[in-house]
Amino acid sequence: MSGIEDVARAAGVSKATASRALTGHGYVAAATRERVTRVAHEMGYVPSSSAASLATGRTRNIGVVMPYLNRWFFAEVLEGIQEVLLESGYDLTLYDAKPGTEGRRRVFDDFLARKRFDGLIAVGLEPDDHELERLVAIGRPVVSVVAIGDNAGVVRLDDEYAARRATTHLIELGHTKITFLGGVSVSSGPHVDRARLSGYQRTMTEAGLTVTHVRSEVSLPGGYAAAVDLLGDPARRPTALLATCDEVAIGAIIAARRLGIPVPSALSVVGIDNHEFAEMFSLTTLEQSPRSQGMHATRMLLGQLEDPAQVPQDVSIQARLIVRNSTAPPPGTASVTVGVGVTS
Amino acid sequence: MSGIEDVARAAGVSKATASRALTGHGYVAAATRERVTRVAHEMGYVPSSSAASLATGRTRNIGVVMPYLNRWFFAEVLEGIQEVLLESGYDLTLYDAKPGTEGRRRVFDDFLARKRFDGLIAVGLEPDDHELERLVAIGRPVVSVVAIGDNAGVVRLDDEYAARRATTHLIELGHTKITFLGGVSVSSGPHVDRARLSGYQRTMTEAGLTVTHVRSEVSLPGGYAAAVDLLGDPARRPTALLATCDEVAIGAIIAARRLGIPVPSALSVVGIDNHEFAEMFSLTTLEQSPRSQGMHATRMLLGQLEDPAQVPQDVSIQARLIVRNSTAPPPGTASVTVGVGVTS
DNA sequence: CATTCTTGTGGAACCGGTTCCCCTTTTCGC
DNA sequence: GCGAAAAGGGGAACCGGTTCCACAAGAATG
Repeated sequence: MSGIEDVARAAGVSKATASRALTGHGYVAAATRERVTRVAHEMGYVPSSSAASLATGRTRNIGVVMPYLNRWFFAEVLEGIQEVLLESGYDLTLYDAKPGTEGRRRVFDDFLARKRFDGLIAVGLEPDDHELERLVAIGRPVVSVVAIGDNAGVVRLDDEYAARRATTHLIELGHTKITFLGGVSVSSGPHVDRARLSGYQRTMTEAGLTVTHVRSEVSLPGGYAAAVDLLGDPARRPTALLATCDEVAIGAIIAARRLGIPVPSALSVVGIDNHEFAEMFSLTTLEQSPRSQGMHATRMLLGQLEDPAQVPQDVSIQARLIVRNSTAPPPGTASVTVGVGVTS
Repeated sequence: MSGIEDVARAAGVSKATASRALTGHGYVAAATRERVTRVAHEMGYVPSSSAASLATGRTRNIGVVMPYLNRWFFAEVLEGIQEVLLESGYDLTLYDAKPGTEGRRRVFDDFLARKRFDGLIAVGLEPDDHELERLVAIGRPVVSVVAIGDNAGVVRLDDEYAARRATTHLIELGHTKITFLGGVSVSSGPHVDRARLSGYQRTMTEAGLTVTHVRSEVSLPGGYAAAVDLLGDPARRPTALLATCDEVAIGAIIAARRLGIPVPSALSVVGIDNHEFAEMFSLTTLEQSPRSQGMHATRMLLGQLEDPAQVPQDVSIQARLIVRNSTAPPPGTASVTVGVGVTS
């Protein structure tokens, strides 16, 4: 493998000049620069990134920490991040930090401490105090998608707003028996689900309606199981479901179909996400576009690396309501004309 | 940040000894080693990976190239890879190479050429000649999950076998009108789908049955759309479907339900994958366990890095048939006792 | 025309580790 | 008890870039 010294010799200049010509820093005569770059190209010269990192202290690499890789939301965010980094010439090092695993501990205690990146993107991490401390101790800029505490710029969906908007949509259609299908209590569990539940509760209370909340694992099969349970009992059955995310909502739709409950005429279902399967199930939902959240966070981080003075700003995204065919007025209502399509 | 020199001074030894004590290479007195490691720990010393890489030529990092991050198969493989790397203390740098994009070109021409890894894992890459050439030019060990050409160890599902096994299962149940639902022709498209189609075709021909093949986009909505089309026409409707993967199969099941065609009594459906949703849809399928494929490939690569003499061996996995409740004898057949559960 | 500023280039130090080579002290075999 | 081998440790070279500094030549300034 040829190094910069070989290139310099072949181009008849010193190592220093060759470096300046290739990096673009400092004074180099135009002719010299041209010659050096041509020779470097001919020799197939590729600079050693370890050497460059050692000398400059910059790695041109971004770390990404996330608890799941195989969930739709996370995979989408990751693709968004990757897309921006690819454009910018940055590498992406991935750290998988599944909650409660030994691997997660090692990620925080060993892997991240190595600082093989210029900045870090944390996605839906929900770190505990110790983890947060480690994150800060790294001393590199951190941006997060979905809340993380402080010390970081945050890009996230306004979950409370999304849930309020979804609930309002159902109330406007005339529903009064609306059940929230989700994973947690308001006081524990992932922040996302708590905020959504809370948005639902507040809107219901404001409208003078009764809050009902059914636990469900946050996944498609989880939504299915919980819905079979709930809908199987006609006494408990609501006329509308608000699911904490689209996967749960779709699980519920599948359950309803199996039980012979027509959607939306007998049961309305709303999700939050606009998952790739949402269209196929005609699911009314709030779009959260994780891909652009990932892109946004990445741009924010890169901006901060360019200019460290740049103060990280929190970005909160207001989801757009996408009305499809899983919501309708409750059964027994005089038919109301409802605009179908996208509204804000 | 304290460097190894600071540690050495604090421990009262030379840089060289400190390095030997910490890396475990060369002779160091037990007492000295203990003292150095203790001091290093107290100082919170973390070696600079760029410096170590520069000196040793090893990065302790593995590159992973894949065309999709958000598909079940790929995400699972990635998790498997990540798990093994985490245990082994290796970092993972991810390169997204979506077919036909400018980004993919840059990955092959620029990013990979930087060699920021000791070895590479290619997942379902289907590289063209130019790309394959670049891969070889890197001069680092490459292992692939799903075929890649040559110059590499390969871990993959025996796709032809899986399709044969699935077809045989349907034939044994008494089906004769079995349609293959998949993406491609035998001569073009991803190798995986071609092999599966070919396994189906051969088995059908050997049994003296007629081959019918319906195109479908390889995704859940794709399978749904193709199945609606096929099943909507009673004249064309088969008694069994073999889908190229579980997502397509599930799409077909959903379509059948919508059309009021009971599964499995009027229509049997078999998939290949054992997708996380398979159980929920009671889908009979062939398990391909992408997670362990990823783990396997990673172990193979790490083994090769430990001992370069170790010849990469191709591993072909024979899928296990998991019989659930989406397959049954065709309608109008005298009921046959069929073992439900897992068989090999 | 003398002085200062800008441009262009080379030499050498430096980033922070690892490892080769050499020297000293122990240990071991006979 | 002596020579050889093993164990332990220090100095310095080295990995391959980047950048500081010194210096020279040409351009701009007064």
